[in-house]
Amino acid sequence: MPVTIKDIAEVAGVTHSTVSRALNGNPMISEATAKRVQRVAAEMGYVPSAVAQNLHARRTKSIGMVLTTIADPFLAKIVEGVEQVARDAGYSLFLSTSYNHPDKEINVIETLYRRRVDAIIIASMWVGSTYRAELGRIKIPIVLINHLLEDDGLHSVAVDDVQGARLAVKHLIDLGHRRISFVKSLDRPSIYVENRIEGYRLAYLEAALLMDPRLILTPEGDGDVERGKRALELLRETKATAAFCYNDLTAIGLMKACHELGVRVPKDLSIVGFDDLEIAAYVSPSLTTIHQPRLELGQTAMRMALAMLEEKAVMTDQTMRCQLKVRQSTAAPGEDSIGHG
Amino acid sequence: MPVTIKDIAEVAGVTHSTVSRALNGNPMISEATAKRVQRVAAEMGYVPSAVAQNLHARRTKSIGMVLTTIADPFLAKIVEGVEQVARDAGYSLFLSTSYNHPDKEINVIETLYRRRVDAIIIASMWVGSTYRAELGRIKIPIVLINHLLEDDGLHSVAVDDVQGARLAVKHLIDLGHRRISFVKSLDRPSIYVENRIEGYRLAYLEAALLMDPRLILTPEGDGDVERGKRALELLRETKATAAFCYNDLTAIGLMKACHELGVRVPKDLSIVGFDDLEIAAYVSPSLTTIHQPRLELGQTAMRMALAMLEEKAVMTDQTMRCQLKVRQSTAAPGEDSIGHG
DNA sequence: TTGTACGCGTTATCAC
DNA sequence: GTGATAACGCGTACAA
Repeated sequence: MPVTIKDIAEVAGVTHSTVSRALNGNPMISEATAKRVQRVAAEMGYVPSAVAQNLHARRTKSIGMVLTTIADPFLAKIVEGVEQVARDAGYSLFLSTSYNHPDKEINVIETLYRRRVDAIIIASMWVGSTYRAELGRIKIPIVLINHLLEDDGLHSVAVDDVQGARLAVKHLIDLGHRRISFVKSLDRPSIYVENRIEGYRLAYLEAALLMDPRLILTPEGDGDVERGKRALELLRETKATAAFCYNDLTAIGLMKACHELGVRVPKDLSIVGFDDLEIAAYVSPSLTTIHQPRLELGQTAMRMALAMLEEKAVMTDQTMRCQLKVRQSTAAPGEDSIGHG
Repeated sequence: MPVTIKDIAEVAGVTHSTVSRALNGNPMISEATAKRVQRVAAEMGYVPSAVAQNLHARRTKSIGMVLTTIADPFLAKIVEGVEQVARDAGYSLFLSTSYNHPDKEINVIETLYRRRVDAIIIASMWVGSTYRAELGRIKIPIVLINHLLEDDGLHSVAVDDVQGARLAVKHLIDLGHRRISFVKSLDRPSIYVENRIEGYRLAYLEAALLMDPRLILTPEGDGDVERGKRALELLRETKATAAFCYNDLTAIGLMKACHELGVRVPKDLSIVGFDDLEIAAYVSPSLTTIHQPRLELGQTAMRMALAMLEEKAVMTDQTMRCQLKVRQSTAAPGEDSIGHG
């Protein structure tokens, strides 16, 4: 059993309220008893119970975070951002995973609420679509990250997918590519994919180029990397000289298939990813990609939650811009692109 | 303010104790009032306060986990393992990061204890060395993951680094390599590095080969990948035909340098990593490496914590075996290895 | 300056 | 069956 202020009171020969005061630096107390109580407390190895304090204060100084899985490098960086500003503000982080299962997700959220976290940050893609009504019961601040559903009164911070995709495709067009394939990767709400296709479309439009719907590829397979690999055979039929992949993992899968089948990157095929995971810089050739400010995404979400907790001006939904990272996987189309082979 | 059982009691026209009974399926209550109370509770959107329940029960059904950073793919998988069995047992996870800072780390642990988590799992490398004494004050189960200090009465689950390293070097020797370099990467307690060198030594010993200390390289640089890159210049002078790297990130850095400088892997140089991160399978060529059962590491640690909580037989420290994953980055030494150039 | 008493939201042990 | 009442550990208004 942990030591309580009552235990200390007994030893120090005072009441528990005196102990409480001494330990909380209350000025209305004699220097002598304060010192004595503090010494006794230290000797007994007293550590206050946040549970009791929380009950009294009606807040827990903790934030609940729900994500699909922790082992996703994309989410990990977001969590890091949340954790940083949470810690600085004196909050701890309760982590829960939903494994992309809507039932589990609402379940997880309820558990967090039951634990009386002060706010909830959700970085799980399917939220809202299935159980928006249930969220109404939760009477604490909720912030959604990269949650692209229609406005539903929930606060959110997201990245501008359309702008990011446009940047990627513009880069390829500027390099001289005219047949640029978009490699989808499903397993996620279609709105995400659609936004990037929209960016793709806009870039084509700006360049006054005609978009060929046959360039939109949808490889089948298990997981982003696998689908990226499968994309290569589809690509061969399109005469594309460049591929813009849904995300870095898809791009890396595609690069791997290229390596195995002797397709040279970027000489035969330029490849662009999306996300800018750490790995993107490490593969060979390093991957040109769209940088998502993941750390900032997490930080901003947490700051938003803090603002709501402090009843500050209700920030409107934030959307952050992406950035193009040019590396080695893109170049001007060569004479011997697979599109010409 | 969340709805309390008192609020429900008022509406239902009973006392709060009756509400408690109705909601907890206590049989000593009339069918009628039970139903009525439950209906009222549901209508009012009641969610019990775990804080109050915890105070009464003197346990929180939560586990504290401390790690250096969440954005480390190695740790992420461990966290996933912990989270899985924690959730199945009805526990939530409190996550804290220490950024490898001893002061912060003891601080973080105290915070967790203050929150009265039922047990603490530590996957941070420097623990214990600096503040073992302080840990004595914490009177709850503590499990250390991959913490390789001398026995200090703390429970731990770790991977057998010596065996893993031996496996890696044996593989290279079996392929015909005779000059195998070990690429260190510092930034971590030397015991980790030493264990792998010990495995390296054992493999040489078994093969009745003489070990050349000049083959042990210590590249300088910031981060594993960077050090791996820097290792190539050092390697050139050693006439090594293969490199066993401290971990996958170091190996990937080395591979990247090879790619940039035209050293062919595995034709000119065989490379083996350690960890088996997801990326290892995705780089080109895919990386031969030592698999650490990271998910199981986390699961086992959590099971150990559960066992201690249930006062079951105090499991002794567990050490888990590594496994060799042969991929494309290793092959028999070629005539044109850089060691012969 | 210190002690007494009460509340935070639940569960549990008494009576009635 | 149901209602008081105490207890969990802490903070605090009020009384002394």
